[in-house]
Amino acid sequence: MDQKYNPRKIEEKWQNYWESSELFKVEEDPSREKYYLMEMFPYPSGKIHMGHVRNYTIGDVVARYKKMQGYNVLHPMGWDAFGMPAENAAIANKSHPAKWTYQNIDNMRSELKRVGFSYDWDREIATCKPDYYHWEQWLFLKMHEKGMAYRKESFVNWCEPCLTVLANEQVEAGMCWRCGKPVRQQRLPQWFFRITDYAEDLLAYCDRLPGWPEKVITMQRNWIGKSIGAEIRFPVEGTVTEIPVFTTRQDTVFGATFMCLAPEHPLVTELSKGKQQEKEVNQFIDRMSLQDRSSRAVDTYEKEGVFTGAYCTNPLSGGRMPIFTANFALMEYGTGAVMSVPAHDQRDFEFAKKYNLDIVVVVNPFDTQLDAGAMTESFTDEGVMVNSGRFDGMKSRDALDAIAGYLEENGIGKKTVSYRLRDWGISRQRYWGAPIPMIHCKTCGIVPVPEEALPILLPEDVDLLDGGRSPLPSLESFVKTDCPRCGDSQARRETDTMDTFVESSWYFERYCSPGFKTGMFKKEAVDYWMPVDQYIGGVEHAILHLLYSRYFTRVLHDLGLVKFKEPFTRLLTQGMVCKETISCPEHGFLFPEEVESKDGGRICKMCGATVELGRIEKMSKSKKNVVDPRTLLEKYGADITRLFCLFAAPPEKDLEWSEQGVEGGFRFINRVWRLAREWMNDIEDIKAVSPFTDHPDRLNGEIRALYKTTHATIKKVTTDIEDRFHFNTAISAVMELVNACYGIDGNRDDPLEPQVKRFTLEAVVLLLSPIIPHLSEELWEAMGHKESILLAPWPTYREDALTKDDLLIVVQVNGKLRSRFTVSPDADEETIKSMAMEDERIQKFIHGKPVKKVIVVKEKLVNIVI
RNA sequence: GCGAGAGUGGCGGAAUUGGCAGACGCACUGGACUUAGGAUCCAGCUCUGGCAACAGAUUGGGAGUUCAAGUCUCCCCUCUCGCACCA
Repeated sequence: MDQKYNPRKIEEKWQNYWESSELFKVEEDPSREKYYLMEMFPYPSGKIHMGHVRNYTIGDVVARYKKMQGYNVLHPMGWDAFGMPAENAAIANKSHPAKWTYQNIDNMRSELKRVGFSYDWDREIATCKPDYYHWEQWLFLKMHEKGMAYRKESFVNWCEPCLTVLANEQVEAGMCWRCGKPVRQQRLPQWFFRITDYAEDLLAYCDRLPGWPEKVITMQRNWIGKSIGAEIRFPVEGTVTEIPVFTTRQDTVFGATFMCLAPEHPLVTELSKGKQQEKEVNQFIDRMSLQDRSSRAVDTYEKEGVFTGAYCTNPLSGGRMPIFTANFALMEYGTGAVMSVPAHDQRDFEFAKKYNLDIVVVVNPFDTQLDAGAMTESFTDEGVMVNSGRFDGMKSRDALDAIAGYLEENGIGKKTVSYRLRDWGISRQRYWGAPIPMIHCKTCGIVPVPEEALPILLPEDVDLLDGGRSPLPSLESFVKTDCPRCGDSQARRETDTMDTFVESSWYFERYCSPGFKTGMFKKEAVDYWMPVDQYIGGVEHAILHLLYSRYFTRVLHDLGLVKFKEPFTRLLTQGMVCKETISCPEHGFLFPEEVESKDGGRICKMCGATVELGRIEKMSKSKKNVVDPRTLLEKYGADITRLFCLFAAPPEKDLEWSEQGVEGGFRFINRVWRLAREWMNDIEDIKAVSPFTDHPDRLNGEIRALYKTTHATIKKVTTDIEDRFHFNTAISAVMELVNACYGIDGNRDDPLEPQVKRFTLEAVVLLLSPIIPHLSEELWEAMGHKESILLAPWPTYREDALTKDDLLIVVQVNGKLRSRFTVSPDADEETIKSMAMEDERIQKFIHGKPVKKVIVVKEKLVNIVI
């Protein structure tokens, strides 16, 4: 063993060993229990960042731990390789997205290997490869057959800078999730997946995912957004047209005094046609379509609308309702039409006030009566029905059902459930994605590509166009094809590509049999490995990726391809990696190397101004607070990098970067190294003996205590990893054990001492091995073991070694700690009680006062109440 | 506005079921070893008072339940995240 801990040498040695020994290679083995552990695969952006290191370190600890526990562990890695950055980078560098992507993959793979992760690299997949997207196209055809994939023209989210359409889930507060620019509504023909068919099932199973964080479940529930209400039809005056409306407040129908249609609603132009309002209405529609969604979504945004010139009739009250088009009515929710009840809806109230529309109270609070003219805000609580004909006097809550029933009986409406979730728009007008396997034929319409013709290869010999517009529509060799149905040679291929979230919705199944040539996956492999037992990744995918994956799994289930509905049994969302930001009033955010110390303060090197220490924020290039994992690996090595990521915070919390924290990890690892060296090189006899594993009663003195502490530590570390993934407390428990080892004076006359020391040292190394695997392998080997530590079983503890030799009893008087003493574990309550009462310090507090009550908690404390 | 989560020393964080608040680590202070120390070892380290023994206070604030509350209940404050005109 070297005098000094040399991470570079050790880490290279063991990484080579792991690679050549194929220790992480796994196959299905029905005789063994499987454990499928997966982390979210990265987009191959070029190099790994601290977020990846943290995510994958957490996963690696669990994978190694489970492997040592005897599970058959599947731990794969791959690349989410399609997507816009590759295209943009290729345009900028006059290169090709494929070249850029594969180079990045090569680089990131070697960086991941440098951290020592236990992946089965034979299962690596890249979603941009034809053998991957081939099966995605195949599934698309199956979904198309079932009506699950369809094309329709509709208003979609268009991002101008990205020159493509976005799914609803990819629009954040009206902005593009990728470039942050406003998204516009545009009418385009698009391909959709009918995820709304599964809205109810996806929602129902939210209650059956106990291994998921509550936060993620809640976000999914809200996203699906189920509302129970009624659809009511309002006849348009002087026509046969009826306007269907969705409402959750059918109890207030009698108070509906006007109607609001979304500007995109087809009836708006129809109703205003030829009327004097026509011009104004059309201007309004134009203005709204240009208005981006971000400003439409702002809270303070004023409600506005235009009268269409048409009226409809309230089917219950018989009242005449002017029809407006209003900016707050959303085409994509419900039916795109709102029955406005100003007295009982704040939005409608504001609109009515602005345009001087009728306000009719139909629900009074239980204790007072409302005066419509005097109201300053709407009344939205429950109350008593008024002005509602036969429903007067009823509680509004009961009227919900009564009115819904009445509507149904009279053919005016029906009970309905509405979801916020909309179908998943998957068309993208970009090049670097999987082609949609469809053909447009003049005579036959839209025709699917025959299965045998798959995969439809994304042509690689293309010149990318400035601005990012896809080269596919103008690439005749790609577009021009024969219609599979009528043979017409003028048929044209679909040139839209699929959203990259399609690839990530089934990659976990592909990992089970990555090279499978005749289908998406080998059935037996998926039956054995799936579902994923533990999935780990960032919370930013709480809706997008995780909801799509749940949906896809249901589609596969209903196609009879898999036996389960939920892909991920347990989910861990790890926190972000953060670091302090530094900014200069003149130059904005600064890198740490752009700052120098002067007179106790810190100044900007460029202008000399005093810098401001900003908030602690998620590491990002723009905030200049990133730490490159490569410099860490270079300076400290993989084990210390891993140790820091795990020790500084529990995995679900944000991790704050601290250089000193890394130094602390470095010190600890050196302490372990020195302990092993001292015990093995200086006390040669521990090498020669086998570990002591017998009953602690054979031991005495400090060795007995150390032995017991070791067993307690094994238990603590095991439960911390197993139950809670609290690696930080697991590590601190081992630190305590190591500190205890340093406290051993040594007694060369005790023949059992070397054996106990060996047991403890082995336990330290075994317990740390999932966390700092390189060092552990090295020490394990130094202790004379011939096989990898990964093949050693996880240490177990003896129950009989967990008992304490003596118990500390604390004594309280009136709940305040006043004294403490130790007692043997077999002392009974009476003994403990009298010992407490006779305690000198306690006597001082009781001081002759009458004792009202004495509480004795076994093995813990005595509380004397006076 | 709605929903979720969080608030504990100078800092990151422990305290799994109501039972010694502050484990472990960082930073800091003193000492040892040393040519040197940004290595290592030993000791101290919540706050207030006190040389000390000791006493008092203390888990965002306020009430309550209990022999006993960081932990349970209610009210309030602050922060973070998610959704946001959803009819």
